[in-house]
Amino acid sequence: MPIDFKKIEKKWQKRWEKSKIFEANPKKKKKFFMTVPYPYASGPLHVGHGRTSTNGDIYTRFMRMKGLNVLWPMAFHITGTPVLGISDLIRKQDQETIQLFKEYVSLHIKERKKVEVLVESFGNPWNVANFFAGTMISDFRSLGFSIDWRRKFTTGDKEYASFIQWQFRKLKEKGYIIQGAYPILFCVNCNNAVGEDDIKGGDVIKPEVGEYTLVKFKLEESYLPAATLRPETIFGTTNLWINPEKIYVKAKVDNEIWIISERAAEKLKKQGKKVKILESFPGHKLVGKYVSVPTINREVIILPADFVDVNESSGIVYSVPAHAPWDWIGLKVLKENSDYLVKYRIDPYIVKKIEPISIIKLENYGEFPAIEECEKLGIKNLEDKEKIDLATETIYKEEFYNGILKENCENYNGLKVAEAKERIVDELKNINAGDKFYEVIAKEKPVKCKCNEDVIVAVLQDQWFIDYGNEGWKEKVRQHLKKMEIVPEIYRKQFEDVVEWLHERPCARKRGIGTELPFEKGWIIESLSDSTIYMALYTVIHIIKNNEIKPEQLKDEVWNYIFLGEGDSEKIEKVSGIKSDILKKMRREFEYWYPNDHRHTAIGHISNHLIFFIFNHLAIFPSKHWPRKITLNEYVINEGRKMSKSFGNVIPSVEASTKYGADLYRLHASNAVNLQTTLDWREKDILTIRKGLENFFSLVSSYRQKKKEQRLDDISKWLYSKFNRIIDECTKNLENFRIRNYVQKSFFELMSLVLRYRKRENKKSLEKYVLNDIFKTWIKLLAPVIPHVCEELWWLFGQKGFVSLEKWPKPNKKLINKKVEELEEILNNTKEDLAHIIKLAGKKKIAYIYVTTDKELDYFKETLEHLKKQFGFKKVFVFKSSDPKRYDPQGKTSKAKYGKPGIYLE
RNA sequence: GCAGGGGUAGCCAAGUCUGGUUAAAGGCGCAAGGUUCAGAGCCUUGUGGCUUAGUGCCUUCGUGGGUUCAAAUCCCACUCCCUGCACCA
Repeated sequence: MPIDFKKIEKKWQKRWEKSKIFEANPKKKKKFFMTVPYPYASGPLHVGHGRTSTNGDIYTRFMRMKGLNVLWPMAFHITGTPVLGISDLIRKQDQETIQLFKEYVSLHIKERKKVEVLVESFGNPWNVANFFAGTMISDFRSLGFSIDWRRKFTTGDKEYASFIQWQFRKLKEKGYIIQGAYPILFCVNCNNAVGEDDIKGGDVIKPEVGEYTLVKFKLEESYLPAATLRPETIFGTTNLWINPEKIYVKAKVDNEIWIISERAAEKLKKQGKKVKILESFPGHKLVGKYVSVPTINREVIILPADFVDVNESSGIVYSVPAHAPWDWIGLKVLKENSDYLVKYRIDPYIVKKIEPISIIKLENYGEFPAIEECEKLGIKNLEDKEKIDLATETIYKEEFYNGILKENCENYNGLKVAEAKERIVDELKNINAGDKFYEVIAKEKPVKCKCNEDVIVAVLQDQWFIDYGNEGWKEKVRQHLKKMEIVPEIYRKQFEDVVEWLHERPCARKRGIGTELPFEKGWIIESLSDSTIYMALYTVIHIIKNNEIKPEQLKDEVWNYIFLGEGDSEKIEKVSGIKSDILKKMRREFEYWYPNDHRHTAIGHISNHLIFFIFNHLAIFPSKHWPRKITLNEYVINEGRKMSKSFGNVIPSVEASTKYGADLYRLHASNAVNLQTTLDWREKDILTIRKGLENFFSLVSSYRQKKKEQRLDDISKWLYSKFNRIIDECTKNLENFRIRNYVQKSFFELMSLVLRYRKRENKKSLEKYVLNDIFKTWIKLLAPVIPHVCEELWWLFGQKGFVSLEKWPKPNKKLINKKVEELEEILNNTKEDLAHIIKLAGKKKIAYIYVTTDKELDYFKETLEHLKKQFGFKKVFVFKSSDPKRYDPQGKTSKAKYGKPGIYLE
């Protein structure tokens, strides 16, 4: 008869909830404050969240049983932009999204009509967020997590906004909030920043912001700025390229006159330049004129080129045929095309005279790497675009890493390209011949916004940042990180590296849902910046809500008092209207629970959330309230494939708990692999474990009757010894957050030991007594990982109360008996040998076993019957090798060759 | 490109820090035997090669070198895979 685990689970989940055993309040006891980051509520909880939370829950339950006062709260993250994207798609009737969300909603709502109404309401992003924030609670509950739900909130709550604004004012006070220029992808039509979700095919082409150097070539009183990624090549400039048939403008840019393409003028405006267009004209008006190359003051001619794209950068290109394949092919083609030149009134002789200028020495290449590479690839003309791009990429890489600048590069002679580059940019800037230009970089161009406008790069002049580059702050983090526990240790290096490369992070945006920036209207605090110290809020949020404190009462003085102990509660009562004793109560509760002792999450959070979590705690709180420990686990993938919405293979956790049951899920999620290994979710594996769980349940429940105490025989002593050893090992494994090792020992290893014992023990009454006794402790040992099954068994064993609240078993070291374990090992080896010999030599009737010590002799004598039965011997004799009578115990078996320790068969 | 992690028998996965007890845990798969009307399930055994009355030898832990009496484990180089690189939670 199959065991109805689901029924058992529901039953205990209800009882836990009803008896409020996981609701934690300050007590005289030692506290333990565990957190797992709140999930983002844009869909149902999935098995990946489940894995992380299961690990957290196992540890939390362990600590609770160890006698600590444990708090594990949970909340929901709803601020940010992803829900906006979902709402947009639903409003636009995107069928795929609607279908997906109908499926998600159906996980909790069965009526079709209701589902449809709900999904339609998702046109409003708040509805998406609030719906999933609600259902996630039941998702969590159905996996049996021991969470204190009184303290739940969402990041969209008014109280939360007040708290976050307080945090940001604090950061600003300390000088950690700065404002400055910041380049972003931008759509002129939407007049807004565009993220991956706003760009056509954004998830595939992954556009980035590229920073080019503008090299300004002087032409009379004006400048022609050419954009380049390779400013070091200016020494090899032979000419400029201008598209003769496209429109260029003369414009006042800040205080200078620039000549650029029409499109470039627009972009520069968005990139923070003051641009006033003075006149426009076709490019051929410039052709034939001479400009001066900065730093070397060489005069070079402006030549016409149809391949110049005026939508790209400034629309002006300087030509370095020795090192740039496009320039070389352009020049080559032009030399062969006098008609074209004549059309633009250029003397073909002048162009014929232009020769590439080699400026970079490159091993394995001759004087002109670009020419060589073009010849190697068989590039004939400008139509071979792909090949020219490929050649460009090759040469760029080779020269950047291996190229050395030649003597015609003035002060840069002998320098590596990689080194020279920055110095040249500096020099150009110093002599007012250099500037910056941002351009979109992507595999496919142009990059289009979903509104069909080309995406450009704009520079926000007044972007707000959190200044994680602040050296003093960083140093504090470095020092504290050394004191923090990171488990598994292999991830520590990554934390350290992130601290180093982290710099200013934009912390507010102009759209999305969330908390408004307190210092400037129209900015919403971004969702990774609004979730760094919120664990503090857990300690008091239930008091705020229960006492019906209004969000507007939560003034800075209140937060300062609760979290920093500043001010006087009586005075703050007057300012806020919150009763002094409630303020005191909140302060006490915060002081009791803080710091956050342990935070567990998935590794993806290291480079952002977790590091921000550390930074912000160090900025806001005194050192006694800084985080202590972070543990991590890898992700979950589904049958070898990454889980993602676009593959449609995300497994909601409710699906897992409904299909397999919570305990089975927990057992598998914690046992399948180590923390630092990706868990491949394969149905086959789970079904295998199911059998084990069922066996465990029926085995243990069949020994529920308590029996009278009896004297132990050796094999029982052996089981007690092994059992206590395992308790000890499990405790150590859990203390060190080696969850998998704990599960393997406590569940699988013990299971096989118990089965072995049952085969070996002949006295049924003793077996019943021993197993009843051991199982009662075993249930406690397994309660953290499979709590529902254990509660049920605990109850079946006639025990009162919840096993979840029992004391964690202590190993009885006196019962750990090495001798008896060794003897059992010898016996076991003997059995293996016997089996092997019998297999090779055929069945025999009599076995002679010679042992060395009295202890062994006794032990084997006890097991004679067992051996006889197992191998079908008529007789089994055990002798001590040194016993003079060994040859002839019954007057028949004396043989000279026998007697050495070992086994002999007849 | 930069940074971090990893490559272990048919598959998944321990072991690597602290070198020898490791032909290398455990699981899956496969094979044989048992239980069974049959299947499922469960139990036992086997699962690199050769060999043997419980043994011994050879080859093996991405590839190639090195250190050592001894290397899956330490060092170097190469190679392949995964993750992160910021406005995306």
